[in-house]
Amino acid sequence: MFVEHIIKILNNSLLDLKKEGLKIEFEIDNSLLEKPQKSIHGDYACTIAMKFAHKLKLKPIDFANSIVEKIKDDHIIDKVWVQKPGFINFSIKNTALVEQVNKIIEHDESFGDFIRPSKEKIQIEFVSVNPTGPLHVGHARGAVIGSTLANVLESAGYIVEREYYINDAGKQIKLFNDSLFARLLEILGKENEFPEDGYVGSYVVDIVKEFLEKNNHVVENFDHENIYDRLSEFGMNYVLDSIKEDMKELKVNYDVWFSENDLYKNGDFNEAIDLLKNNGSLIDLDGAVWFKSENDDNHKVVIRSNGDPTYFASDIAYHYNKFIKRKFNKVIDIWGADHQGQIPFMKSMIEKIGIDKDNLNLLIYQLVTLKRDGEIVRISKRTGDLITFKELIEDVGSDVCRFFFLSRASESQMEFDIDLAKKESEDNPVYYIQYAYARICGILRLADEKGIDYSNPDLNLISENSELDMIRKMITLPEVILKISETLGPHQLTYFATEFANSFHLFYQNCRVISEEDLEMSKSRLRLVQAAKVVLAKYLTLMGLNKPERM
RNA sequence: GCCCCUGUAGCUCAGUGGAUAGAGCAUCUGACUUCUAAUCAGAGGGCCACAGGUUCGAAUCCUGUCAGGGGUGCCA
Repeated sequence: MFVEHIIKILNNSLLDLKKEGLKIEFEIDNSLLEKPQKSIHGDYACTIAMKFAHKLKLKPIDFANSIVEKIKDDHIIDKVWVQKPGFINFSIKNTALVEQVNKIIEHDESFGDFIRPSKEKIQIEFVSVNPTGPLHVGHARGAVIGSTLANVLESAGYIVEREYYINDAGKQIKLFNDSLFARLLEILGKENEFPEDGYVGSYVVDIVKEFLEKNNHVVENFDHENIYDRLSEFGMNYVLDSIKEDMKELKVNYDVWFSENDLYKNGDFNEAIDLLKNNGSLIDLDGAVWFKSENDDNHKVVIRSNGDPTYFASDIAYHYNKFIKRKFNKVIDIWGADHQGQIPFMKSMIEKIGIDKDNLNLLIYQLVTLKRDGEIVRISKRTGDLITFKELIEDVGSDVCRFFFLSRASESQMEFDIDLAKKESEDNPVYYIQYAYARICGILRLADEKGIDYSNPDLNLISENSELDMIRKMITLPEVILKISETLGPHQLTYFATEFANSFHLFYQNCRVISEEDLEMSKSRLRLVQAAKVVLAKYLTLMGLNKPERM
């Protein structure tokens, strides 16, 4: 890649200056090389002169000039020049750019992928909603961020495992089961008491009705305990199936569905608690067991005075399992902002089980507020007032939905206006990108019909600005993947993909690809279009979007 | 009270120390006898919430203020 090449050239230059007596104790790396916003500033720019000139008691511009003087002619660099405060600007030779077209096509689907010898294992856990009801639109955000980030990390060379944590233990699920049972008794005309704060959504009744349909005989041999357990199991599976179905619709795949209950069955819970007990991280207070805070009295309950473990207790066992048992090098948990208060406890707990806290990344996304008929809708699963995931996907489609959630940074709060989303789904920017893809397919289809062989054309015929600019955009894909894998900000994909689509549409406007008059040029441009298809396909795949061949 | 996130064009949002702050939508002007006009070109539109500070250089980092959202120990 050009970046590495330029860094090498610059470091060689520094080495020469060092030999001449300059006291240089630094090297140039990625962070000192940037892409200028304006093309008049070249393809790459180095800022080292401005950052380090003062250490050598030189003016930035003089230091920059002395670096540039040492740079020799090169097969990739077209021009090097120094500008204003001390930027060192580089432009790439057209011949070098054009060569990239073949490389992209050779890599095909793997273009942009990195190979990491370290084989780091990353687990990414997202959504993980209580299986007590259908997913709503807010959950779609976490699903889209998580699944896309997983795709990018995989491309960046990590071994990635996508996981859904099923909270099938604890208070909420008990409450849900109680709600189910109360509804069952109600339907059967038996005496019942609906639990306080129970789940009143109509889907609860639907589940019970379906349970009754499939288990006609329960009425005859009514055995309280037995029926309660069977109904609970039925309810859980019912909800889980609907979650799985929703995820499939939104193109979200999981490798593992992990049950919270297993942590208690397989001994992880006891092991983790023992570990913390033994190293003095837990204290007894008021009959409960607490995770000790080191700085203040802000301790956190792990085991309630009635003996029940809290959700945090499960989280301790769960992360013990992730790091110690399953040996993930890094773990990314994607949480809604309503859980953000847990971060300090999680970080501190990770250290206590003997893991570097930087290996746990808690990615928080701000909550989605819903708007319908111009009014903010409060979403609550318990009261049943919700707009479901399913409803949303049926209305606007998975592509629009994914793109919408993906195009905002996770730390920005968003207002989801249902009416607006439905109305504007037709001129959603996602179609801009897909349309470019469809156009590419159209061109290649025509070339095939005409029987044109463009497998080995003269790429040096490519010389128009819109052609070369498109290549420049193509080769940024690996940089984009690397950047996102570092910043964990998958929203960047939408912007770079749009920018690339724009460069294609511009090219399309300016350059006729298939023309009877100039067959050689046609072949070169077809090859270019083929490379564009590879890049666009990669963007669409990473984002989990469809690749329509016609629109 | 304390902690976290946010405040950038009329609207929705990018821009995690670089050059004249960008995109989509909306508004206005121009381009279809075409490999798909779901496109392209151009115009207008900004005290980057406010006030200080850090440095060659700040929308970006630090401090304070204001505004919106979230959290705040036996819920998850």
